[in-house]
Amino acid sequence: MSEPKRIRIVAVDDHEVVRSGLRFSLMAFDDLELVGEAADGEEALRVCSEVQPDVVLMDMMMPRMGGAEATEALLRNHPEMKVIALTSFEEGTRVQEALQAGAIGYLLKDVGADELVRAIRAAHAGRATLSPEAARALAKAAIEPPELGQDLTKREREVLALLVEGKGNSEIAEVLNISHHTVRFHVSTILSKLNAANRAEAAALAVKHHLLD
Amino acid sequence: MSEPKRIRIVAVDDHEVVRSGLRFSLMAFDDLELVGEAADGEEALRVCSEVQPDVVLMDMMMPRMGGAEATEALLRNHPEMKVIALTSFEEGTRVQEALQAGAIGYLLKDVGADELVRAIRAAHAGRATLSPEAARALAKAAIEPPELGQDLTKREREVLALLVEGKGNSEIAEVLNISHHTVRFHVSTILSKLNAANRAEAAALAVKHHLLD
DNA sequence: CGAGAACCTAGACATTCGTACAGGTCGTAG
DNA sequence: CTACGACCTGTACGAATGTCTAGGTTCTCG
Repeated sequence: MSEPKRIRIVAVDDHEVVRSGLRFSLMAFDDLELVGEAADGEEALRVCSEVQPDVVLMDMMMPRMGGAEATEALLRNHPEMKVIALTSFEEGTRVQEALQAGAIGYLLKDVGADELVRAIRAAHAGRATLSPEAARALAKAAIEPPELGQDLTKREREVLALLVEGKGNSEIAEVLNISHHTVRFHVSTILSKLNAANRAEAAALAVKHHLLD
Repeated sequence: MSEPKRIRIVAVDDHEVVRSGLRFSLMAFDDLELVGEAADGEEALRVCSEVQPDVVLMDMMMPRMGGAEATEALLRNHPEMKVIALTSFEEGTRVQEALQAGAIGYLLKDVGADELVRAIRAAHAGRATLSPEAARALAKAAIEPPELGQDLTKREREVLALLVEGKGNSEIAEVLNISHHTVRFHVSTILSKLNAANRAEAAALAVKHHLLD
């Protein structure tokens, strides 16, 4: 054993090509050691439990279990691990999701190896790293929008989802096992919360702003 | 000079991490040589003109100039080059776009190095390679495709656009300077063409399928 | 020229929507 | 405990919606 403290890293990404890139990029640095890889969130949990890394590089867009969910689950069991979100796009919502899940860093995949390594060392030391794009997106998200539709209740979302599918009030009532009067009440509330003139606009807004899933 | 004919490759991707992955993955094969990299479509055109590669690995989702557009432009000037589309997701439309642009292969980024190399050699020999997912998506697209909403007339699209904004029939009538009876007629036609139960679903479908600009 | 497509208009009808008002239960945070 | 928010039910009423039928114009293409 040469150095007493190499930073142990796990790379999580569903794309083999990306994992290769990380693998070889990190190889050039003596103080870093890639000790595991995973292709989705579930696998990440298994691998991390086993190899106990210091830092986890986590892709956000993955099948099965998404990056945010995986990060949250991982940190619940291993609060000492540092997660850096690595992603392709700089949507404001994604950034917030990741940080809220407990990621200490957020980088775009177009970072160079050196910058990535800096972020890894920083994370290991407990310092956060945000890519400029992510920081900008975060700032923008913090300023402008009460983010349309964030104040919808769970029930209202259910109603909205059915509404988007073209269901009428009575159909919605049937599916949810409630009175059609109640449905109308919910729809009315939804319209005012979304500032929509009618259900057509509400449906359009729901899709446009990804209010469902 | 060892072998007379190494396959000359250019990698195009906006993510540095991915390019590293490709760079190191290809390094292990004697008959392959990575002779250039580019981070977007425009750069790809420049680089390829300069280094004259045999095969181009082209990401489809890039800023400035998308992969499909770049592929088309590239092949117009260099019809002898073989382009393999490399992408993150298997949307049917993307696959069609890529192939229509002239790509000879379509792979997901989760392919392993060996599979990638097989595809490169195949492309160089003029043989196509489709990932199973891509092939499936293509087949599905070929079967289903009346491509929802393609048969809408110009007027119907105008009506639909206003409908999405939450306008009522009379409002739409006013904007378009036609009778509200006519609007209702158009809406009725739209609903049947989109197979929607009501204007709410029609609005949702319009947004979901990008039926408007 | 004739056929067809796209577009427009209109009346009648049942249905659905959206709102306003007036209450009720339930669980939880103060 | 009390207040509050989310959720539920109901009545009543005017307005909007969707379908039907039955025409009309304008333009293009064979």
